[in-house]
Amino acid sequence: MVGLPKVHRLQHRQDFREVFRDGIRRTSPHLTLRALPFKPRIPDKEAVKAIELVETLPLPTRIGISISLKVSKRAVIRNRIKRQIQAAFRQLLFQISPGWRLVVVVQPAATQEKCDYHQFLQELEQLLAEAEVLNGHS
RNA sequence: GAGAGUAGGCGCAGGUGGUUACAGACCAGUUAAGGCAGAUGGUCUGAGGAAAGUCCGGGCUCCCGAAAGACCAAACUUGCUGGGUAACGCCCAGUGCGGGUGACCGUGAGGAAAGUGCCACAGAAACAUACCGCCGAUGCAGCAAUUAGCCAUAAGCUGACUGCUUGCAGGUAAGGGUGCAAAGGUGUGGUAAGAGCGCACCAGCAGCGUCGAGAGGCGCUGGCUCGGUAAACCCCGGUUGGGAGCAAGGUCAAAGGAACACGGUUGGUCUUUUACCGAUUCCACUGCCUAAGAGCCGCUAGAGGCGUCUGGUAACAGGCGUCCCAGAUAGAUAACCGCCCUUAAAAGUGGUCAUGCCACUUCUAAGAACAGAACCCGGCUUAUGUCCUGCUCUCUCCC
RNA sequence: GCGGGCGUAGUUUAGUGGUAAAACCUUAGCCUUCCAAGCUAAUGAUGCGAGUUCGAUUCUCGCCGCCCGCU
Repeated sequence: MVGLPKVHRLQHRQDFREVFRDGIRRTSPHLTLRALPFKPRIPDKEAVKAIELVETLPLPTRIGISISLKVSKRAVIRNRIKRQIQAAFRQLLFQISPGWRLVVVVQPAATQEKCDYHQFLQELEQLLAEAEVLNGHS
C-alpha cells in the first residue's frame, strides 16, 4: 500500500470548489466521482505562456479525496480509507489522460461492509471508465 | 495449590535489518547573472499513554489605555489539617465520619442557639403541641362508711377523717399508634402519675488540663439537652483586573510628524502621575481590488527526556553527567520479507512422592486492543490489549 | 479552536423535589350488513452511571448521543 506523490494531489480549496461546481458526476455504491478537465484560469497576459507550458510539459492528473466526519468520527478509520483509495489510484494512474482534476467523495456506507482495497480499486476503475477519463493504454 | 478479591507499577505498547511509498531537515550536483521554487541522488529523523473528551490550571499573543492606594460594590465556589507545585478544582501525608469478615475503599468534611423557607402521605402534633392513655397529690362538686356536735331519740343539719374515680379545674409526656425523623438512650431509684427529678454507663454540648505543627486524640469537671435540610435561599470564610484565543498576533503593504490648551479614560467614589485617547490647528502623504494565498514568521530547547547521588515518610526538591527527540497545512508512518525477543498451546527429555510444578529442546500461533500530533506544558476524566509485584478472604493438601 | 442548547410512552409535547400527564398511534371490545367516525378499556417512557436527600424526571458531578452558532 503506497501513497501518492504531492504532484498528483489537489492541494487548494479553490480547486475543490471549481471541481464541485463544474465537474461531471458519477456514482457507485460507496464512492462519488467528480471530474473536471484542465482549463486555464490565468487571465489574459499569462494565458499564452500557460498554454505553451501545457504543450511542452503536460499537467499531471490531480486527485483529491473528500471524506466527512459523518463517514466515521474516528480519524484512524478516515485516514485508512484515504490511504486505500490513494493506493488504488496509484495503480490506475498511468491509464488516466493527463490534465484532469478528480475528487472522490466517500459515502458513509464505506465503513460498513467488507470495503477493502480491492473493492475500491474495482469501483474506481468502473467510475473512471464511465466518465471517459481513461485513455486507450490499457 | 485452587478460586475469589484488592492495591500499585518513573512496566510494555515489540526490537533490528532489508525492499518499495509518504513527510521534514541538511548536503551534493543540474538549470542559472544571482535568489526562490521544482525535479534527481545521498544521509538523518518521523505520533500517544491516552495524541481523545475539552472538565480545570498555566505559559505565550492581542484587545479593553497603564500603574499605585483606600473604601464600597460585584462576580466566582474551589470550603477538615499540614505539606508539594509556576499554578490548579491536581498530588502526597494525616484527622474525623461512613462502608467492607479483610486487604482496602469512599468522602461536595465551615455555619441549622443570624434570619427566612421546606419536611408530601400518615399522624394529636413536624418545632411547638397533647388524640388515646396514666394520675387526679392540690382545689371544687358528687356518692358511701366512720365519728364528733346540735337534739330526749330517730330523721335531719354542720364539721372532721377515710375511700370511690364519678365529673371538672389541673398534673404528666412513661406507654400506644404514624412516620425518614416525635424532644437524648438503657437500667435503677423516685412519684399521685410521671419527667435528667436523682444516680450509673453510653452519646452530645461547654470549660479546664494534657499530647500534637494542626485538623484532632486522651483525661477530668460541669450543668442537663438543643429535630432534619445550606448539591434550598442565605451567613461566614476564601479567591479575583476582564475578554479573546496560534484561524492569537506579526509580516509580504503606502497609511507620517509636530504643537499647546480643553474634554475624557478602571464596576462606583476619592486621590496621584512623566501615561493614553478624542477633537482642534499646522506641515506632509494617499488610484482601486485580492490575504480562506491555509504565502512567510510565530513553530518547536522545554516548569524537556534519560542516568546517578543527596535531602524528605511521601508528593517533590536540589546537585552532577549526558542527549536533542515530529512540525504537517485536503493535513505525512503504510505494505511485504528475514532474524531475535515476549506470551500462549502441544509434544519430548530430565529433576521431584506427584496426572502438578520447574528447567531445556522442537514445532505452531499471536504481538492483539483503544486509537493519529495541529502553539506548548501540568493535571483530571473517559476508551483499551498484555505483563509484573505486594496484600486479603475462602477451600484443599503436607509438616 | 471556542461557545450554546436538548435528551420523558412508537411520535409530538406537559410536569421543576412527594402515585409521571395528555393527544395521536397500536391492540381488544361495543356500535354498523361492512368500513369510517364515535364510545369504552388495555399496552407502553424519565439516555447511562455515581452522589446529596426520608424521597430525584427535577438538585450536583461524570459519561454517551443529537442539534445549532461563531472564527
